[in-house]
Amino acid sequence: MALLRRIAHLDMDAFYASVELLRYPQLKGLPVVIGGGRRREDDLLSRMRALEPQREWTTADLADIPIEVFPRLKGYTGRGVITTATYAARAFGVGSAMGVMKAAKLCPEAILLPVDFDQYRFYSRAFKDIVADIAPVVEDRGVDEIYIDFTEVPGGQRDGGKALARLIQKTITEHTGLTCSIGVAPNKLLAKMASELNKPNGISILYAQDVESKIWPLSCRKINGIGPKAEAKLQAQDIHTIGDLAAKERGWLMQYFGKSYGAWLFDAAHGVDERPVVTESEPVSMSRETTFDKDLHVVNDRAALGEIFTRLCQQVAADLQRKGYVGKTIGIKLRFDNFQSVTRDQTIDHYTADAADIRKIGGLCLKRVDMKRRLRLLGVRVGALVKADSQEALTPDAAKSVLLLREPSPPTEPHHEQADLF
DNA sequence: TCTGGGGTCCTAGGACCC
DNA sequence: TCTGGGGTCCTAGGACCC
Repeated sequence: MALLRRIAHLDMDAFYASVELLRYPQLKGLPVVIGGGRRREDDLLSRMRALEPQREWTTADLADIPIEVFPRLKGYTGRGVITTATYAARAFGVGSAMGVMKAAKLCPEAILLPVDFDQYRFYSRAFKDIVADIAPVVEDRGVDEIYIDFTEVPGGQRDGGKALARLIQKTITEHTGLTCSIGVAPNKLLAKMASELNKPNGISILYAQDVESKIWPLSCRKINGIGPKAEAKLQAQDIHTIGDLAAKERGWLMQYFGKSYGAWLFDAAHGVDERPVVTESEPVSMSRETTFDKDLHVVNDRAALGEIFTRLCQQVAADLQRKGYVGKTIGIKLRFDNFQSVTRDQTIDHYTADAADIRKIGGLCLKRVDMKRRLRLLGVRVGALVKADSQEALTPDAAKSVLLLREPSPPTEPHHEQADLF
């Protein structure tokens, strides 16, 4: 019997918040918000040591920290955004990507926890290992999401994949205390949508013939790949649901949205997606960026900017070296106080992971930007990566080095205050 | 009270090569 | 005098995702 292609999408439920609740079970049911960035002064254990010096407070005691000790949104200052909010917090209208200051107005009593990526990475690895033990063909989609190819896994065909999904879901919860939602469908596109249909701790099984009844009523925005811009453009054409989109002709979509995106929209609306589950991939670029506590002036804050720039270069270099990559396209990113972003990059004739190299070329890139406003963000990026021990990394490409003789075009606008400072 | 950080992929124009 | 076509690489910006 021919195997039916069965692809699963697994999505951890409220991942960051759930991990925090494992550490701080006393916060269960309370409005909790995670985000805001730097907040080391609120280290809970040191506060407990100050409050109860007679007890030796360690990470084993986190669950004993009284709720009153946790910091609240009220009183927060800074420009961070919220990464996750518990359902209790969402009831106040607080949501992810919202500025923390805005959230503080909506729900001042909500507890604010700083993000703890080490913890999230630990649990991420844990659940991915569990899945890989059961079904080996897994595609990483970030810290809390994966695709799994069920097609050839023993039992992966039973009930359209329901039995295997149950097993995976149950095993993850047994071993980590975390819950997840799984959708199983003929392809990644539909699996991703299916996993959203029955949250939290749910399983949804979708067959090709369910597209009309279960997918077409959904908003176009539910398609992974249709964002706010595409949605607005669709709505301008009175296309709201995926069914509306599916009713359009392929040719019309290609005319209106471009050949490639239009054709993709058509396929997506009809539930067509042939992308394989990709188990291995190489990074294309690595970057570090930071938003300043307050906007910085290119001249007045020259020293501070220079230090931040150097640190970012060192961080990227360390990231590259730790992971064993080198790159030859070095770039910078700036965001001005009006939120406008610019990037500049330059490709050099050799691969590098050296902080001084990166800083030197990054500095040249910065000089090409017309600094007419205060800055809110500075970033450094290294692209065109290859493995540090690969053949290309060792051999400069003579054929291409001729291109490097071309000078990058100068800024088109008149100079105000040039960043000769870096 | 505006809007984090780390990524990928696509487009489009120009340079350059054959 | 006018003016090819295909292909690759580089660069800048933007959409989108987690």
